Amino acid sequence: MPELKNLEDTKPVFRFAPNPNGPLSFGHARGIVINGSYAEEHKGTLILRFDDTDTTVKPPELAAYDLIPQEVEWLLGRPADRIVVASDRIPVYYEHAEKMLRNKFGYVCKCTAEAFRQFRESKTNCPCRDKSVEENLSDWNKMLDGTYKPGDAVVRVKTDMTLKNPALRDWPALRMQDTVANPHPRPNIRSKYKVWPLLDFQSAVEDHLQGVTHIIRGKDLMDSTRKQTLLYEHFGWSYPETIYWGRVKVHEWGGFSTSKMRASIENGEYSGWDDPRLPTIQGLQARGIQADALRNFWIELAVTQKDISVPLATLFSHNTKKIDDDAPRLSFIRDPVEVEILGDVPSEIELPIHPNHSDKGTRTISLNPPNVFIESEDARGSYRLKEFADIDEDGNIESVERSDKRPIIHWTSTTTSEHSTLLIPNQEEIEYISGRVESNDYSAGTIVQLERIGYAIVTNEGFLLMHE
RNA sequence: GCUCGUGUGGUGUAGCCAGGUCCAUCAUCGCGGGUUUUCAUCCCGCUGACCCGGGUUCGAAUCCCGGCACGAGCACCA
Repeated sequence: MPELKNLEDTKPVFRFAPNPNGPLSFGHARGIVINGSYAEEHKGTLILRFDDTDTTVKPPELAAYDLIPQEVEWLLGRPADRIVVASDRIPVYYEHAEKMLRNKFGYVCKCTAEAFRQFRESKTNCPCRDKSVEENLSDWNKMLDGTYKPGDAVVRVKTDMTLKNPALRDWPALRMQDTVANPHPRPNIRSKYKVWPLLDFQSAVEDHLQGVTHIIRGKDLMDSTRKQTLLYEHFGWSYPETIYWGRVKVHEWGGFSTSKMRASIENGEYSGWDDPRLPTIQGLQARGIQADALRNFWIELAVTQKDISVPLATLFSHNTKKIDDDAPRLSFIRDPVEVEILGDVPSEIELPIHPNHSDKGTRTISLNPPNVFIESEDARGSYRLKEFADIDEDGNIESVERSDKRPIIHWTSTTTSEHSTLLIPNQEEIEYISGRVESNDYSAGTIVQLERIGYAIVTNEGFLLMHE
């Protein structure tokens, strides 16, 4: 990761600030990993902050308040150092809004959104801009007590209507929301407040109050930095060091959004947030992706402002490195064909659990009766049953030692195997392949390698193929 | 449209701020080979890139100008 600037005097403070409107996704992991790794590297602090100030467009979800900290802990291997919830801090934001009005760098604007858009485009001051402090405070109170309704009035930060960048012109800081129709999900908040800060204001004030020193976030928030810097100037604060990353697309996933996923889950396309096909933290967990691997993946992509598109193979490659040494080998026979082995067949045979780690012990396959299953694809000509014997097309043992270059295939015996199902999470649908798996007592969640197929995770239904 | 940002091999990434040591780093993918009784792991090797055009300079991936391409913001969302 790139070196940070402005690290001189104090321990740095970072923050990861999602909207708790659903479980975390793959993309959120970047914010957690990068901010968390920097915090760890510099013995700094990581704040997890819930920016839950919108009850209408992207309403928060109660369950996420408990789930997200767990997901952060899973990913980092340690919890966030501090959790801040914006909806607990509304009075603090009000204080700052009032200070803004009193010090004349903010005003209550009663123009409609459309009317203000005209002013913004024409670089014209809105008539509300020149109101007295008294008038602004009076209007502010009418916002607070509900005399005004959502849409009637907002608090704006006075910047300059002639600024080159239209996004920065007298930007809105607080607005009203109908929290009776759309109550906040947290039981102690519900309909308590009518006036709510917008992200740029809430985040800016909170960053200052929490002593955040470094903000690392998406470059879509570049204009936010500029807006917030203008606010900091008004307050006489200095803005944190800011670093941006560009947009990341995973080729196989394309564009998933929390709202899109929610809709797809609700209409039954996916089983839930933990569906292994979904790019959620839970989906990745279900798919056997290790926290370490995900961390390494994001650190390797680093923090650049380029918009990139990466293949899943990159993530899988990191994952393979993490799991291979621990993954017991197992035989899974797709579309099994039974073959009776003729000749001098031992009653049982021992196979290593892991070819590179003999200390992991052996597995025993019974060959009494001497019948085995092989994949129908492999059932042509002669072959070698791995770790056992060379067999001719009729099932006769030709040699116990490897005698030629015939293909080596995996197999299992009829006795030491049972029916099982292999689930393959393709993009569109989950493919179910039934077959015979070598008998084992691995519990759900264990990651194994199905020889010649790939890495899979044991589930209650059978095996879920992770990747090759 | 206006504003901001980014352009290094198939995909990511280092180098760019402080020009030469860069016939450009590392990883991944692909291909080939070795180890291995898995098409896994591990090891070795190969192919492959500085968006384009000017300029400054003895010298530019690095600095300047102009194009082009891509992305984001211009929400009473986060």
